[in-house]
Amino acid sequence: MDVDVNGGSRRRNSSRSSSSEQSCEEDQMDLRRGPWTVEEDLILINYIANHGEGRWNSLARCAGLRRTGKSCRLRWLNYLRPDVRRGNITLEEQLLILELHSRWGNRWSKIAQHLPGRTDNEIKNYWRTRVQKHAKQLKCDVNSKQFKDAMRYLWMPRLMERIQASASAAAATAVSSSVTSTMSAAGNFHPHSNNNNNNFPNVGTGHDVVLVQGMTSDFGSHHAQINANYTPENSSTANSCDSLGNQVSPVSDPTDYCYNLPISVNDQNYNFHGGQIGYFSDSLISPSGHFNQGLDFNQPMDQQSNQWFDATANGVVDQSENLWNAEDIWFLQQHFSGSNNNMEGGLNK
DNA sequence: AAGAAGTCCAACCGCCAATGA
DNA sequence: CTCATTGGCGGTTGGACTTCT
Repeated sequence: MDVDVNGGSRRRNSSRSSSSEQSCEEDQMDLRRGPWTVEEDLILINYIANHGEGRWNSLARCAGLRRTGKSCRLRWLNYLRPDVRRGNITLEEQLLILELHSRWGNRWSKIAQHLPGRTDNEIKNYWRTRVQKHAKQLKCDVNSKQFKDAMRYLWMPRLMERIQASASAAAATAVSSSVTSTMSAAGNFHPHSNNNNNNFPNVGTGHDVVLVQGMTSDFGSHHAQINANYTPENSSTANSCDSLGNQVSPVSDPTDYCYNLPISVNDQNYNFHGGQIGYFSDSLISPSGHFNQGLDFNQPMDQQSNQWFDATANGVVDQSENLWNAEDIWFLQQHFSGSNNNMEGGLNK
């Protein structure tokens, strides 16, 4: 019964059955589970194209699908919907996920609302596989303050750096190839455009979206992208953290930290307060790759460095996925082993 | 080459709030 | 008000796939 045509039983039969599904199962004794077939997909797509998304249980019945309404809904929302974005999570999206998760926690659907085309399931999977993996690398809990600090002061700045780097490269390419259709002569690119080079989706005109507004010339130009003049004193109160002197909005959330990336949520601007970049500049700028192995903070630093260098030398480092280099680990070790385990406190000296 | 271990993600589960009869 | 139904959400899992040994 629980066998799908793609081969193999995928899901166990559950002993549980909600009242709603029970009645449904009574109507349809042989409800299918497991992976959807192409035929089922087509049936669902065609039915919704002709009738719209009605009540899912009746939709499933009327369409002749031997699936629960829930299953149909999930399949449609997470996979078949035409505006579902597929492919890797971009750097901008990663940054956004980290930021929004720091605000809202595991509110996946809420976070997904700000990543057009991405589903809550996809974001949840991203978090569980990638982010938790990195927490594991650092041997700390993903919800711990240590890891959150690491995200704030290492990961997110690093993402920023890479976004800027790729934007610079894109701008250079654009200039060199005289491509100006979606980029201005100044080398800007436009996150609001469908044709933008950063692969960020068009977020449309809805009022409840996040616009990565800062990703204009700041990233693609010679300007300092991240405010190196950060001080704890100016971080929480200053209205502007823009090295260009652009006016940016006050920070409403004390957990924010200011990069040169103002972002708006619900039409409310806020900024990444990332200052501290000067403090991190060495580790952020230096290594061309980062280790890809779990490291023990109690392990001597030279051994960790060796691990990193070995990994780099062997060419096994996936730079797109690795966050912590040897210097990061050293830094984290200093702070994690400190009396207050508070990275920010250490930084504020 | 092959088995083990790790990673990714589609799909399901269980709970709960909203809705309507 | 009560109850059944539905939809939505976060958590979990199994299997395919990839990487490692």
